[in-house]
Amino acid sequence: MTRPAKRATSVDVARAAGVSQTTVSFVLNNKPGQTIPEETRRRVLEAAKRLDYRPHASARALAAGRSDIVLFSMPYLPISVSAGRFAEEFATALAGHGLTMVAHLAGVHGRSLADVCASVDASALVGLEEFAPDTVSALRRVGVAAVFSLGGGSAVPDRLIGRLQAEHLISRGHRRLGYALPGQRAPRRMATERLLGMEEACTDAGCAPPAALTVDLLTTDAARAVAEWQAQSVTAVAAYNDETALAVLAGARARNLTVPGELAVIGVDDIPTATLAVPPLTTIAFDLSHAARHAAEAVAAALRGGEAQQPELASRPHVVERDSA
Amino acid sequence: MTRPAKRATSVDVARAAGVSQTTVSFVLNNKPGQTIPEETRRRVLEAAKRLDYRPHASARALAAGRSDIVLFSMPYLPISVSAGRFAEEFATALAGHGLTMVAHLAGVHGRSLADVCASVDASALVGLEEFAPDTVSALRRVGVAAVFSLGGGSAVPDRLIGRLQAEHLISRGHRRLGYALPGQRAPRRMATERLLGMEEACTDAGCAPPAALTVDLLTTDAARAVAEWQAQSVTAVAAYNDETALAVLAGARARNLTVPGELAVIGVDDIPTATLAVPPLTTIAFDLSHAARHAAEAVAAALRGGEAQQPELASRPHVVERDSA
DNA sequence: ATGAAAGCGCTAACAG
DNA sequence: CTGTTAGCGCTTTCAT
Repeated sequence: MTRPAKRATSVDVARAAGVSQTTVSFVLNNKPGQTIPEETRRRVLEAAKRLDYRPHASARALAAGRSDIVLFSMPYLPISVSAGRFAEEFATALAGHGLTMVAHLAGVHGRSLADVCASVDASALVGLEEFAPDTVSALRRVGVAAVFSLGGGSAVPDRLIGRLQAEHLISRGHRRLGYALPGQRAPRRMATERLLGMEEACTDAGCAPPAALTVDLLTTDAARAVAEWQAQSVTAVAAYNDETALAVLAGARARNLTVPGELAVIGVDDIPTATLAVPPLTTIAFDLSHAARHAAEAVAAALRGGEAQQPELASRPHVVERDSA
Repeated sequence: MTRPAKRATSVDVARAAGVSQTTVSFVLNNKPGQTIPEETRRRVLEAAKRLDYRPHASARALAAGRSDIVLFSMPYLPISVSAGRFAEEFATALAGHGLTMVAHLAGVHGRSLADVCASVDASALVGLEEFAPDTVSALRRVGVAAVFSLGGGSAVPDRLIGRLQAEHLISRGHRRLGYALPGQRAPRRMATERLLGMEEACTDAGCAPPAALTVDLLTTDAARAVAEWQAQSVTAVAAYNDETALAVLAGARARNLTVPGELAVIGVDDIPTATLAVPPLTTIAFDLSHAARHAAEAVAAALRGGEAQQPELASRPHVVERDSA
């Protein structure tokens, strides 16, 4: 089943094109500061294509001193629809920068993040949560040049999102708000950031701070939370994301509350199923793929030694009004 | 932020231990057929630890001719709870064999599977679906030594699972069965395999073949499917997995059918939320982590050149009776 | 504008 | 039992 079949090397290409290996390297990598005549470049490219040449990643990484691999630290599964989409879009955006994203799953035992980075010779690590200081130093020791934790608001304007949710609810006349935090396993950082934005908005409007409760993606758990909110006379709740909001909706129905009459609900993400809920879910939409491109840009910049690019304003998140709030 | 900090190399270890680089390589890789005195081995190990030595993956791969990286081709997100757990357990099991699993997400554009494999210098690729023939040859060309598609029944006894579902339903007196296939984006192979098992059981019992319908994870879509089943006088349905079964449950409720009275439902996987459904979901349980270890073992064997090990009988899947069927 | 040559860090014959 | 010696395939000065 295993037919080695000798891969073509850059020497082969050089020979086929009648140039030196150096030249091949120059044209294939588009080395700046080199003056390669069009004719030569064409010959090399043509030979490479003809031989179906693929540079050997390990050899390249060894010689260059760093790979083009970015390891994405995936949160515990299952993840939200938009976290998944973010990862996909992020990988796509990185590919545009010549970088290859590959994921490591939290929930894998017997291999630390540093182990994995070392094994794949990653030059960057990106995660949704903050990494522990000693994890970071371990990473540096294995040669990871850049470590990014998104979710502090660097990729998505979390603070603003929370604020928008609160403002929408308050504009609808609600004064006593609730906040639905995601279940235990979910990334906490973005959630607390959004909650913070909500708290700010409440303060600004002179409302009491929101009653934050963790709600798992189970009708039973959501019903419990809804009951607690009722006890605190909460009339509207903002959820960390649409999945959680959907759970709240289900919890409200289980407790026979009308939505938005007795309890208004607003989510975040505008996932496809939000429109299909009963009632359709009011939510906050924002350009996820833009956030992903933004993050990819930052990683690429860090890797090429340059500093982060300018903020490049994200399309502002906005409320998508439907019937739940 | 980027502090290179010169990593220790095997030469450093050799020097520190007062031996040659070769010896270091031998003891660190536990090279068979070598007789290293305990004392020397100890010195090397100690020096390595003291210097916090980590072999450079790229260098190792370049010299050895192959890496210890296994790329897992993740299905389109979101995936089922158990597909996720499988991936995690699989990675864990591979780690036990000294292999590092890393995932590539379907849904990433601008990078083919072969591209990614080449970029990370993977020596094996594992997926849940069959790979297209030309994909496989492209993979071979970039040096991937082993390509595995689980989901044909090689990791999980899908056929048997379908059969068990049908037999359970039939034993409950049902003669007209329905089958709920997963939504479009889900891996199809395992589903068709399970459906096949179910068909066999129906034939054996002299029942009509099951009415298979695709149902998305939406109450509305499930309600539609339930209506179709009703029209065909189906009294019991087996679902591809618990998530789908849960959707069917919701669909039945939406159509005001009692479960299991008017419609019996059985899932597969025994995910945590199965017990929390109303009524609690009857399902098929099996040892997922065993399946993962089994698959890991096969990959490790293929990579070390040996052939697959003996079947190593999996713990038989079995019905977990609850109230939905 | 192009090539020669020196490694990157590690493995693996092959000697001794 | 251990060290010497070649590379693995590519990048990158430094000459030419």
